[in-house]
Amino acid sequence: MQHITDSKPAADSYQQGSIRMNLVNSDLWKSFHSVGTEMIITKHGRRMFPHCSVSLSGLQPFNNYVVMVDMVPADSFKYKWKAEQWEAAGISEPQPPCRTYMHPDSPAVGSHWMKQPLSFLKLKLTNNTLDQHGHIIVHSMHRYYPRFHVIQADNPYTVRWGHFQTFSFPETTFTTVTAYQNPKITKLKIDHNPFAKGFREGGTHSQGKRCRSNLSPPAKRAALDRKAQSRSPAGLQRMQTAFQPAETKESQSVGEGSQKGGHFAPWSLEQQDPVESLHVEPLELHEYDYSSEEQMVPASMAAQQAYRPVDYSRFPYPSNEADMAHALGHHAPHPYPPAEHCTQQQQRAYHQQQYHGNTADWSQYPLFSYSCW
DNA sequence: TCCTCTAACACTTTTGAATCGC
DNA sequence: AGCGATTCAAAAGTGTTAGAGG
Repeated sequence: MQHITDSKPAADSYQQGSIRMNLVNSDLWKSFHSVGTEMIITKHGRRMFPHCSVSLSGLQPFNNYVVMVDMVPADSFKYKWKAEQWEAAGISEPQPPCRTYMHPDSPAVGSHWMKQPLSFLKLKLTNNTLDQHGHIIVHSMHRYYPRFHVIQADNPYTVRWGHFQTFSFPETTFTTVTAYQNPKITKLKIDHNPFAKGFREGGTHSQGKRCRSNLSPPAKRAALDRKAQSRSPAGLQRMQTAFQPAETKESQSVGEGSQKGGHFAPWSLEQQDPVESLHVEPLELHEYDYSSEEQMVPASMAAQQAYRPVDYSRFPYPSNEADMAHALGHHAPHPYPPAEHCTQQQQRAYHQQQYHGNTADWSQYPLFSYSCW
């Protein structure tokens, strides 16, 4: 299959290559990552916490872009929590159907994306391989990291022909669980996630169930006050920043500063307190495949270094997925399934979608294949 | 026996419709 | 009548736990 060249003039290519992405709440991610981030997954879909929030720069202000995220296996192992630490428990399960979550603002012009950080708050993870809600399907007890795609396209259905660039952040790697294993993670979640306040305040029943009557009258009043405040402008502002701890707000300016050159150095766990770190050394970041096609952006570097992303559209299209994996290496995104791998029904479904259509429906389709794993 | 997963629970936050006041 | 602010209730989302199932 021949590569379908982009309709944009070649002169745009350099500008395409100047796109930069920063992880806005990287400090929060790092604090979780230092103890081993765990993400709860449920049959009906669970939001991520911390959630993915990124900022973009270097986009063409008047060109349309689609921003997507998918989950990539961090390695080929399955894990178990044993003796207060994670350890490998065999080879990973076959990858579930690949799904991609498209940012609800997509498509939007570059100026829109650069105006404020992008939040993927509503992205949900599920372990239900038959999920019909468009949540991203992952296996429990496996490691993943989110991979972000910025695609120049006028609508989600022409992303196949658009330039696209891929970003990921080492500190966003997490282990999927159906119930928290590491109490340190539980504490961090309760400290940072407002929804968990109900478990931070008040006592529990003998059977572990929260007892409403245990909430003291002052606590009840405080809850009512919070409710009232949430309606005021100040309250609204608090609501908007509720999921953004103070330390992460500062990081929003990260990446706006200097763009010094420098060598790429994967974010290292050696920075962390060895006492605090989990015994997961063989499973950690150095095992990642830092493929040259995907920008693994260490947060500590993102503020100082401009990353030259790879313009995938310049690559010749392999004739099949195996060739694609060979040509682009592991994790190579696969923009839109090749026609020969896509039924006519699937292709019709792509084109029958309307702009700003149901993103849940959209994500049913394997835009980026994991098949190389 | 051990490990993983699910559902129920009590609580907070979010959302949107209804109501009120200017 | 129109608009913005406020109130209220329902929905959504949270971590914990017991118990089921492999």
